[in-house]
Amino acid sequence: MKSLTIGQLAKRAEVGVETVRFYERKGLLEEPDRRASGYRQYDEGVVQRLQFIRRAKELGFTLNEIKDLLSLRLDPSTSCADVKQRAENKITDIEQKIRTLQRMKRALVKVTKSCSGSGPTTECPILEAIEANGKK
Amino acid sequence: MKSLTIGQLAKRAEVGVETVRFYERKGLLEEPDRRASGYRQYDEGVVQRLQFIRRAKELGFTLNEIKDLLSLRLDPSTSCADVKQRAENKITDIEQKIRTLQRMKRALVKVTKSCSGSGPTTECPILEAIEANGKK
DNA sequence: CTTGACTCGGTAGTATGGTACGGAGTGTAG
DNA sequence: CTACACTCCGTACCATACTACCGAGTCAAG
Repeated sequence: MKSLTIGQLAKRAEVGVETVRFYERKGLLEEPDRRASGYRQYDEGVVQRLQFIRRAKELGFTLNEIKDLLSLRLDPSTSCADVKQRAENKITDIEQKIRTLQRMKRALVKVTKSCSGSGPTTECPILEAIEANGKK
Repeated sequence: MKSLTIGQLAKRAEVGVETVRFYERKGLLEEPDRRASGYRQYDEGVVQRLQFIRRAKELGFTLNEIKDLLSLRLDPSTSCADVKQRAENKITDIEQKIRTLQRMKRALVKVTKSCSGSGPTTECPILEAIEANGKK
């Protein structure tokens, strides 16, 4: 047994059938062979490819970036350095996002500490801080 | 001069005209009075409201959450504690996001360090790590 | 041979936060 | 009075990653 239906593939890779077809439309999976009936038939390797996609997503890559990674993998004119560069860029992206979130958190903690938690919203120091804040 | 057109409002609040109408549709701005011609007319207070929205966005609140904050502000039956609770929940959300990003970053740094940056993609340790990784 | 599960393709909807477009009417400066 | 900028409304579109739905065809077990 070497050939999987889309449902079997989806189950093995722990994704939805619709997701497989979606990835195909997006170019992350190449168009598979078809039976006479038009049913897609996949070989086992596609399970690995779907797992690659899932792990790359866990690392923070978008589907478009993953598409690039997948084509880099096949293109003999690109080197490992290209892949490394993409990974480093992604680290930079992530660091930027972390910094933004930390800034938000600090600001929120600051406004929250000003609030005793009692009294009406008309005198809420948090809301007042949001209104008055940011005069840079 | 107490009444602003949508364009004047947008300029003062440093947002686009379309954004003002979008916020109105979303319920973040109440429907303003109209001239006989149908033109919206705003008073100065709406500039503050738009700035409130902008600052709350900077703190990480979504438009729906901001809509809630804005209505809390007017509802005398809610207390400052409700607002504080929302701010604390948002801090928790943000901390969670930061942790997720830090996990991604650690994993990326790890795979990146395994790569010397030379050689073809067919032997790239980063790609191999993504393929093989995550066998939990 | 029937029945039920699976698959087909295309389209539409979800959430998020807007931006763009187009034809018609309006407001105002020169 | 004529330009030209501004505004109206509705709808469609951008990116992101899916999910749902449809009628029709197919596959496999019993």
